[in-house]
Amino acid sequence: MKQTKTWDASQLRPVFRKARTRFTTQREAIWRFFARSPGGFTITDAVAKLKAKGIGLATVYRTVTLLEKLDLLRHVHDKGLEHRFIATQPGHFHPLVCRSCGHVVEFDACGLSAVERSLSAKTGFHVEGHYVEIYGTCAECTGGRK
Amino acid sequence: MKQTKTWDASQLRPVFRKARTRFTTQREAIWRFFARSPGGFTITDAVAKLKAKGIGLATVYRTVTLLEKLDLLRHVHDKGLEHRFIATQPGHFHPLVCRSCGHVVEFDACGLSAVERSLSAKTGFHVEGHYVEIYGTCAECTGGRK
DNA sequence: GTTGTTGCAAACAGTTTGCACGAAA
DNA sequence: TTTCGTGCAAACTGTTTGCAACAAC
Repeated sequence: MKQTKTWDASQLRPVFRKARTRFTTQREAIWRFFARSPGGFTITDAVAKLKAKGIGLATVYRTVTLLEKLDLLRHVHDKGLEHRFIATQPGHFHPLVCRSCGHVVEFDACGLSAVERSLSAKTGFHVEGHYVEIYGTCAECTGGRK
Repeated sequence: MKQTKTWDASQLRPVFRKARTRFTTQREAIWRFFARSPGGFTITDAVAKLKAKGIGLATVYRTVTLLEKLDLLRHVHDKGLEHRFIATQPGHFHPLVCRSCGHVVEFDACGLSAVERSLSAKTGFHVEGHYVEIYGTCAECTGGRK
C-alpha cells in the first residue's frame, strides 16, 4: 500500500485563501518540511531544521497549529509524550504507525460507525467523533532483525 | 449500559505485590481519588486535592505513571492538552467520553481486529495494538439544554 | 535492618505570549 | 497602505529529577 499523494504546493494557496489567512513563505516552507517524510516529524525536528532558514520557533508552533486546523497536518502519538505531525490529505483517515521507524500509512475504513450506532443506542450518547490509531512494526523493520 | 465495577481496595494489594512494588498509603489514596469519579480527573485536580493530605506533586506524577502501567488507570484526551485519568478494570476496553461533563463509559467491542488483519495483510505491518477513543455528548448533557 | 518510596525544591521541556518590525494583499 | 504574520525573548505550564528522611516489607 503506497502512501496516497498529498497536495502539491499549487493546491495549497486556495486552502489558505478559503480560511482568510495569508499564504506566507514560512508557512509554505513549514508545510513542505513535514510533507517531506511519510513518517512526519516532531515540532522539535522542525524547529531545529527550519532555524537554518531563519524561521523562528514561535512561528513553527503557530503554523503547525494552523496547518492542523486546515486539515493539512495531523498528529500521531509518539512513544514519548511528543507528538509527530504528518502531512495528509483531508478526509476521514487514520494512521497506522510504525513504532520502530515512525513510518505512517493512512487508512480509511475503521469500521467504527457500526460500533458508534450501537453505543449510541445503548447509552444515549450523541456521538461526535472518534480518535483511532493503530500501531505496530512495519514490514521493513520486522524483516530480519529485532 | 452501567459502568462496570472497578476493583475495590482489598483486591488492590495483590496487584502491587505481583508487580513487586510496595502498596503505600499514598498510592492507595491516589488510586481512591481517581476511582471516586466515573469521569476521572486531571493530574492537576489530583495534586490540588491531595496536597491537603500531605501528598506531594512528584508522588502524584510517579504514582499515576505506575497505576497506568498496572492497568489500574487509563488516560483519555481532554479538550485541551491535559489528560484525564480514570480508574478502570484491566482488560481490553475503550472509553466513550462526554466532552461536556467528562463522564466516561467503557466499552469492549471495538471491532478493530478485522481491520487490523486486513491492514496487516495489505501492508506487511506487524500490528501490536491500537488506541481508540470515541467522544460525544452523553444523554444527560444532550437532553434539554445546549 | 534493608531497600523502595516520599516530599521538597530546583531543573527541564515544551509551548504560549507581547511587542516592534516586516511582508502579503 | 493597511493588516496580518514574524522573530525574538521572556513568561508559563506541566513534568522530571536529586537527595535526605521515612515507611513497608
